[in-house]
Amino acid sequence: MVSLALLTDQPVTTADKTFIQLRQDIVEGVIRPSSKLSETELSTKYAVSRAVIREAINRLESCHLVERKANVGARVVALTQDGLEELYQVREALEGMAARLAAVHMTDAEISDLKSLLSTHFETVQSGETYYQEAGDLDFHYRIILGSKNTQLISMLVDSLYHLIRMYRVQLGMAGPRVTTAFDEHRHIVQAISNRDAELAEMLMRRHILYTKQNLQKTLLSHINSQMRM
Amino acid sequence: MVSLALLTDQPVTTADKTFIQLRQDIVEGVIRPSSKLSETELSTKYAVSRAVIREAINRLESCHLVERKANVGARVVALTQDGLEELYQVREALEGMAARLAAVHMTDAEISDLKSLLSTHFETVQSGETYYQEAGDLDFHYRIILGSKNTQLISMLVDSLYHLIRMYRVQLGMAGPRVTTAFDEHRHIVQAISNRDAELAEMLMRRHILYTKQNLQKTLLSHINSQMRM
DNA sequence: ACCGCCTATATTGTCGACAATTTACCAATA
DNA sequence: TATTGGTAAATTGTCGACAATATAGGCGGT
Repeated sequence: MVSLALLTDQPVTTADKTFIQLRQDIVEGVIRPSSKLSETELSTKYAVSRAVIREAINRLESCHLVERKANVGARVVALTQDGLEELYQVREALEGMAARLAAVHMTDAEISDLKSLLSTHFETVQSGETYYQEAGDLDFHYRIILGSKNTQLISMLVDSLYHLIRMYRVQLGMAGPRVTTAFDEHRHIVQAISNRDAELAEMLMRRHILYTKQNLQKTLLSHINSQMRM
Repeated sequence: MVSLALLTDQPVTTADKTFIQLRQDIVEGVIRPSSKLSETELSTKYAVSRAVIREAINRLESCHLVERKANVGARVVALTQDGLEELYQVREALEGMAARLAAVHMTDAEISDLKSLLSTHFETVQSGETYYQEAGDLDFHYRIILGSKNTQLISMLVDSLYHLIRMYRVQLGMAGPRVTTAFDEHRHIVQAISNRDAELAEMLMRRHILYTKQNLQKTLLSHINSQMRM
């Protein structure tokens, strides 16, 4: 199976590595939401100069993972219901569009690959591993996004939106009962793309993401409630 | 009339100013498309340190105005037909969505302001000033974008997409005969928003942007042709 | 006791110098 | 002549130090 390394061209400079490391730590919650990012502290912790930390933080700001104020500093974004709602509204529109374009622009070979990826997932699901959700689901969505062949769209989804999406998913501990039903949704989307039915592909993708949003919203709600009790 | 200063919170650091200056020079073509950005050269030209130039270039990369390669440097993006097509496909989807959300979320006061802005434009058009296109049109679109009340969407359109859109428009010397018909389109969009007809608002906005794209594509084509002859 | 001001501290912003990498040029050889 | 190898120049990447700004704490006044 082709890994995600196709997308993230490997880092060359130390600023690249630091950025990727920081990004991972934020997405996985090692660096907590809403916490402050001290440049000096991070530079000692990651054993690099403040200049590379600054560049890394700048890039984190581009993915909407941190917010910055001049002469004050940067904070990790908070995970809120409003934020989730806004994020998924945009995701639905953009990824729906990606599915529509993919139905037109993906090559037969790419569609064939997508189908075999789906079979792999099917076996994974049957064997009962929840591993599916994290890597497998992303791989599926990435292929359709890339299949749109629109670089602006790809950049927006992959560079600006998806890291934040992953942050919500990872920190809310997504595993849950949605796995099998999500698999069926994926299957129908691939079928629509294979039939070159652009309109249907968009509609199914939008609905799929809508379901995902509702699932996340419920989880976030109970997440916040459990925090309130403590 | 409220100016665009509402959006672009004024710069505080020299990096802010340098970024805005560079951005303007790129959008207006003072720095040519596809030209290389030498850090040392720019630092002497704008009389600032290389560090602030680097930060400015990083931000320019975030707006998709320059492309960067590690250990090589940054180049201003090229203006191509494919790029225009991709850009406007995304713009149509996002700004259509903005119009739909604006029909739901704009306050009556904001809609009232929008209507009065439209009357101002009407007078401007009647007096025969082509000034309308550049500032006035942007103001109109910005208000609807902000009216969506979705910060992710606003950020994507304002920070990531619009500078590139302006670059195409400015450098293709948009003035043209589309002014009056565009005004009518604006009027209908406002009417739909005022009626809280979200579906119609989206449809009209998408069509409006589609027309704009076709207009730009024609201009770009003749633009490229005239360059070929030289 | 509370409010405002002022100083001290910590943090971010900016700078110039050095290191690492790429690019251009030139020479040597097949 | 084309190609390959190496060296030199130029450019980007990284660093530590200094300047400017914001924050926190204490002091004095009311």
